[in-house]
Amino acid sequence: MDEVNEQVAARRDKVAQLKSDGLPAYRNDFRPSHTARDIRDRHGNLAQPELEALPEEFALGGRIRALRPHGKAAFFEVEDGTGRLQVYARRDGLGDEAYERVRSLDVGDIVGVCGRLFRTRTDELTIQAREVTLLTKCIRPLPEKWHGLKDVETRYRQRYVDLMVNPEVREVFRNRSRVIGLVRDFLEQRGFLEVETPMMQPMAGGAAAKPFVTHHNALDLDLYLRVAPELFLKRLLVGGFDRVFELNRNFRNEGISTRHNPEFTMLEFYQAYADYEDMMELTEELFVTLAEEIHGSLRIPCGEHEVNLERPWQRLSLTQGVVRHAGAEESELATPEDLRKVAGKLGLDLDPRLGQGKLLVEIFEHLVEPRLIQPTFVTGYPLEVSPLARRNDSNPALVDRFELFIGGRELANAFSELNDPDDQRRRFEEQAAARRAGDDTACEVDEDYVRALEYAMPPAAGEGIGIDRLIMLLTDSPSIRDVILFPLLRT
RNA sequence: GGGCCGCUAGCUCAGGUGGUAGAGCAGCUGACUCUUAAUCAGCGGGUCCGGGGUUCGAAUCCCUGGCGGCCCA
Repeated sequence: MDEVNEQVAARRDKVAQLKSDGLPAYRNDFRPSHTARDIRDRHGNLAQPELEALPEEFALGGRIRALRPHGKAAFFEVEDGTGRLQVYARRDGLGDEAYERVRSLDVGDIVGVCGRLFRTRTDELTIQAREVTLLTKCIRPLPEKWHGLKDVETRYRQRYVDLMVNPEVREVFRNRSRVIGLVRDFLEQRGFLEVETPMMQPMAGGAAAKPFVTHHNALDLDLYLRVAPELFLKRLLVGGFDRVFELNRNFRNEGISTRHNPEFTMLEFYQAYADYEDMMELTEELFVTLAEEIHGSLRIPCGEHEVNLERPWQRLSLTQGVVRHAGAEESELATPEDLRKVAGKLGLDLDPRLGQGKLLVEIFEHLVEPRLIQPTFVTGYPLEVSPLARRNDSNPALVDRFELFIGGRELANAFSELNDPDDQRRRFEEQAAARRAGDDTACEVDEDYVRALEYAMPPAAGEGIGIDRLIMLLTDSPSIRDVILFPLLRT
């Protein structure tokens, strides 16, 4: 108990009173016949004489969201998972004792109501209560009816209250669920098989990120929560599943921001006999499908901007991006020394140990990424930042990879897959060396993965899409915490 | 980790230059049988985030800690 609040005390007193009267404050014997939406959909158009002629009663269960008592009659609003409906209770309809019980109800209580439908003078569809039953007492007062719950900390820490009183928050999470269902349908229609691979891995690979460590007691084995499922999904390509996807949680032991939560939902999919350009096509199709389903339009609001998802989307190389948006000359981007000079000129303070590729990516992330509002596939990624991607056939310093940016945020990362086991082993060894040199986001040599490639992985491409960021885009949410039900907070 | 901002009643918020804390909603009591942010009359409700300091006196000024937001790393 964290408080002695007069309002809580008053509600507890009511529970005690019920108990002493031999009535339950918590019961589970009520079964709704309809939802609020059912009732509105089926009878919302009927006028009073037609409603009066309806022979049946309606049983509605839900939470009291508003009370308007008037002496010997009372209106209240009952809300279930589908909407609200007004209820009208009269002393002469219920009897004195039952009416007194109705008058002792509080906003927040969960009730079952039975009665026939009618329209009020102001034409509102209403249940005329024949019976009102308290099903569950709400001990704590709800936030203010008009302003709702605004305090962001309470909204995240007590999401149940946020959801209860802020309908737009419920809408975001309904949309989240719809999007995830649509993504599954989209991939399954195209022959992708949904799979589940380990979240607890003996070695964290598949992305440059710091992992969480845990320990299996019986095996006395340190395990890592996965930073990506990539290396397992590609093993499945070796095994003969030519199109697979996984849509589930990843964990990265890094900072928290408006676009990062330590656990987040990632979609990864892999397709044999495809390359990264095929992934661009698929990505455009997917986003267009989602926008049409969720918004009914390809022009969607994004903060102060409007994003236009009409195909085809812009393609831009990393270098072009830096030239176009950061105001550098292409001739200034040739060597690490040049890049450091450019970074300095542009006001960036970068780690002096970074090599050519990482410098370019850093400059891009700081100066170009925030300006990519319209959907843009960025290509031309350096080999050194892409240890699992296939080398470009004409320029061996680059890989066949893109990242997708929309609304100034990275939404997806895709590449043609490296399937040469010897090249893969060398890349792993370079990673391992970087790791020994202090880069704790670099991975180690995954011997079994190399062995899998030695059995031949078909030529393929794969992609990861950050589902939380996708939901942010589709619901115009400025923070990742707005699309994660229970974001991580300090305790 | 750094910078800036915030934390006051259950909720939403006010509280120039330091003088012992207010409103609306919610609650309680009363009136009211078609209201819908119901209305009318009355009443109660505070660890001003915690700790320390300055001062005759601190929600207010200073220091320190906590939690959160935004930005940066």
